[in-house]
Amino acid sequence: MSRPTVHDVARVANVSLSTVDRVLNGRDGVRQATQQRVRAAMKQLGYERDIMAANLSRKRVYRIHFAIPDGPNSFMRNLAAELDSHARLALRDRTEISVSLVPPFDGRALAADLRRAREQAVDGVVMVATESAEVRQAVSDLRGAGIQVVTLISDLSASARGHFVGIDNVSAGRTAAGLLGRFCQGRPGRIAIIAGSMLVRDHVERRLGFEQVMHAEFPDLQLLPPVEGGDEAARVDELLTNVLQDCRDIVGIYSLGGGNRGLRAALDRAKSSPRPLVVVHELTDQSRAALQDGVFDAVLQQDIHKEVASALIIMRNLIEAVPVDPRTGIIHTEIFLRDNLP
Amino acid sequence: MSRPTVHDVARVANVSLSTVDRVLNGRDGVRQATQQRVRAAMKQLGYERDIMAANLSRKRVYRIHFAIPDGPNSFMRNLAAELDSHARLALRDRTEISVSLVPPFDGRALAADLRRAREQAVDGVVMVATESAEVRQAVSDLRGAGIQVVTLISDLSASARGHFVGIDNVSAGRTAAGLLGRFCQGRPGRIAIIAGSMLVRDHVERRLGFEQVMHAEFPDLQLLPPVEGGDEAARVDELLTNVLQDCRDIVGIYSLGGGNRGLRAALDRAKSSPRPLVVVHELTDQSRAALQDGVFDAVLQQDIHKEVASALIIMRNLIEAVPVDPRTGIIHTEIFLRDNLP
DNA sequence: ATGAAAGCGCTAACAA
DNA sequence: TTGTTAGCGCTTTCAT
Repeated sequence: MSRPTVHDVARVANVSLSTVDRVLNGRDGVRQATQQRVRAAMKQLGYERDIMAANLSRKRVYRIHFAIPDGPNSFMRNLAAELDSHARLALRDRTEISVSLVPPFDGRALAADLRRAREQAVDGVVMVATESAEVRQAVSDLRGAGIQVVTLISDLSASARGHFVGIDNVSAGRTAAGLLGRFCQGRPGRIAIIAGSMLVRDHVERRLGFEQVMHAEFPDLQLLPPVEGGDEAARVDELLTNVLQDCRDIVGIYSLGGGNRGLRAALDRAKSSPRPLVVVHELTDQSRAALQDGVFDAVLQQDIHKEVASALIIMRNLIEAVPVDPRTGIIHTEIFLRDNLP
Repeated sequence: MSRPTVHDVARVANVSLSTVDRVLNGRDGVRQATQQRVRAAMKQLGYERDIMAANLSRKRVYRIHFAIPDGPNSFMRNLAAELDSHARLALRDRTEISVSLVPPFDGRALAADLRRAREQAVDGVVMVATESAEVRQAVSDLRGAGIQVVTLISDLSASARGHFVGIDNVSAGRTAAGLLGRFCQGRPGRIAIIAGSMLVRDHVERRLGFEQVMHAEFPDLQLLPPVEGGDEAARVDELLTNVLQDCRDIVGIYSLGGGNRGLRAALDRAKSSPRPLVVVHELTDQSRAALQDGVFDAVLQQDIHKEVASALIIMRNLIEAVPVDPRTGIIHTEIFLRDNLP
């Protein structure tokens, strides 16, 4: 009739509740023979543990730590704000969220924070990864301590992380190229690429995907080597201004990192004609305005709200040892034109 | 220290557990004065009821009914499959899902199914809406019986539905126009529009958005009146073949409903040169192949998995009377080019 | 109008 | 190695 309980299992297996519990939770002190009987009973009845009841009884609280980059980057600021708002709601689900802001592009700083999280004995850590040996070591230590690890937005290569939540950055780069190439149609010339840092995997992957498609499908367009603006507006402005002065035949720009305020400033100052077609990442007040003004042509975006929500769901499943639906972590890259701004 | 419980409230208010419970659940049989005291205690302690514990004790099961269109349309078939897979997992969360397939574009049939759901006294109904007076009446009856209603994919206008889960279809139409217009760049000519039926709101809205942007931004392109193919491949093939014969200057096609197998067949047969640019909805085996073969140029998509997941989350919140985050229901329209196929 | 006590499914301290 | 018992926070008879 209704779902079988531990009582049913105990009765069928002819043992007490505690014995069922011991088997259920893999605690020792149960004879092999008895274990068999209990397991058989569970299978026979199709028993599935009621996690809510279990959590109630053990007064369990999930403690999840987020390590995200600090700095003026408005994308990361939004992320921090998002976490704050989730923190309140999550309490209802017995989930306690802590957040620490670590210096960006700094593997040592991130590793140090992960070490701290391990000492606090949290249940899981979610982080925006920076590639570095220290970080990989710290992650491996976390896993060793039975702490779940999820990477968010920027992944860690070949690491022992449990899951990644974010967009497919190679695909995002390819999308940018597909759009930019089609928008530039026919017009030959050069394409400038602006990155934040090649130390973070998301930027590396976007560049890779972009170049793949550009080379294969739009051979008339010649790619300049990427410049690294550290996601900072001032630096991006300076670098791009130089580029625009050096090359008068730039027909397209792909900005795959932050600092787009600087990008726009440089464009406004240069007043090229015809203006270059521009594809950037992350919808902010700046990029939205630029889209409306016809200075940017497309903005690729990842929905931070969904990313945080997915990360939390995955974390819970990981901690509860429930199988994780791989689709949960996949966030589609959203594309905004001036026509479909929300 | 840890979250206050009913016991704490009872102690502070100087009443018994049952009295606290009565106030908490709005049951009568409590003097005004006592109610005040209890409420004051709750406020003072910052009490928030533990829903999991509550559900455990009342052995509550959420019963949610889905009413979705039947038919050969592969998009709706995917939806049905998605629901099946969710049905198993949802059991873990004390949620029981029932599904019924109703004839498409048929308001009476849908209304009849809704009536049946009401008699079954389910907790909530999720439906892909068809516009009709009967349906609006049935929805209003459901709400009257305290049953939550969520529309999925296609909304109901000015109805008493609790929430809508799906993409912004006006915006999707605008996106299609933005892309098609830019892809056609310069080339003047006519644009064909293929719809399923103007009885469903999503199609109406897509058309609206498409025409808005086309008129405003691409006045060189002239729009043909939409043809209605009922989301059936054979019908779409036939209609489009006629259109292509009548007008030799078709530069673009927007298919905003189903039956894209027929669209492709007609295009393959017509062999126009240069081939028209094509934007369609829903990524299926057919449309994916057409994208790869360079017959379609962009596919707009809604992620059914996420839509079902969101609908379930919203339903639970609605039933538990927890405030619903409006962002939960908003599903972004995904855009696929040949370059970013998953 | 109010309260005492048993129980939801699971866990944990303590006996045996 | 196994079992008994008392909760977790909330709801629900059944008394008073």
